[in-house]
Amino acid sequence: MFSIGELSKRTKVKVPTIRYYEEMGLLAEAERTSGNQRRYDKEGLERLSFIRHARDLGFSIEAISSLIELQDHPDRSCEAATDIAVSQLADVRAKIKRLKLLEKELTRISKGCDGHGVSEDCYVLASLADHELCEREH
Amino acid sequence: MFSIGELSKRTKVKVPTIRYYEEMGLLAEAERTSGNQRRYDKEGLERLSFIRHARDLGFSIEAISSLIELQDHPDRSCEAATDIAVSQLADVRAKIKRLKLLEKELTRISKGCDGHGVSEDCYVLASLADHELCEREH
DNA sequence: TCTTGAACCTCTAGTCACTAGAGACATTAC
DNA sequence: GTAATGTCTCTAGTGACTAGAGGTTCAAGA
Repeated sequence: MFSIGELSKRTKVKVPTIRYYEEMGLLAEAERTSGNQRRYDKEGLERLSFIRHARDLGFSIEAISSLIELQDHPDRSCEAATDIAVSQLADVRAKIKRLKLLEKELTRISKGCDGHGVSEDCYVLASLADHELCEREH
Repeated sequence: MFSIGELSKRTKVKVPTIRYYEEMGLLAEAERTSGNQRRYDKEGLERLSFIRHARDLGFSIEAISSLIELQDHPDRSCEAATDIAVSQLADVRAKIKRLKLLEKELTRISKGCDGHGVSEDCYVLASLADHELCEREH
């Protein structure tokens, strides 16, 4: 049994974040010492590692909730789990697509001005003021 | 002179968002009718278009504030403007990089399970539980 | 056993860039 | 004149935390 600070060190999840996850129902309410401090065991560690890994991969708290539901019922179909992963993947791909468009536009805009002039003539400012100067939609 | 609703239509920025920008100091306080409703002119329209375009490109409210500062002082050096654009670009590139790593990992994870089994054997859940199963850092 | 200092507790509020809703007032079209 | 639509301010909610206040508990050393 170890404290929340120890759990934090082992998982690299900050202490207030652990408490937050508990409040959100991702972590079961921890056992307490007589002095009301939380104590964790291996199971708590594993569950928090799961949560952290999923968060690192960009899954929302809500999605993780569903995944944990499934984890707790080993007999259920895992269709929902793959659905969640696939939709997260689609999400990531959509974000990449959009960011690539932004990257192109920002590259173009940044190159348009060397920063040595005055703001009246600045291509960066002109580009922002006038969407027509953009080469494509973003 | 036109109303906030009209401005909203022309710029595709929602009415509460316009009010929010005013509160944040991005838009000057609008003139009012005798009945206290906001009225805008061409200048207001142009400034809001600028803001919207910059937001679309992912600039923060704070960054836009600085850009507007510069716009209002045409004689100043535009170095700060290019700095902001370049740093925004770096930000976008960093995000793309990270998302690409996530994409790879999620693709691998998603492919590992067809969704037809039970959750106990699900590779998606196993992958999330054990970072060691990942091929690279993300 | 006592003391000290670090770690822990709960609670509230702040972050960012909005969005939603309530309840009241203004404008516009007919 | 009336009815419908638009606008006003204000408060609270979103997601996923983070920061801080003010108080309590724990573990280690004297």
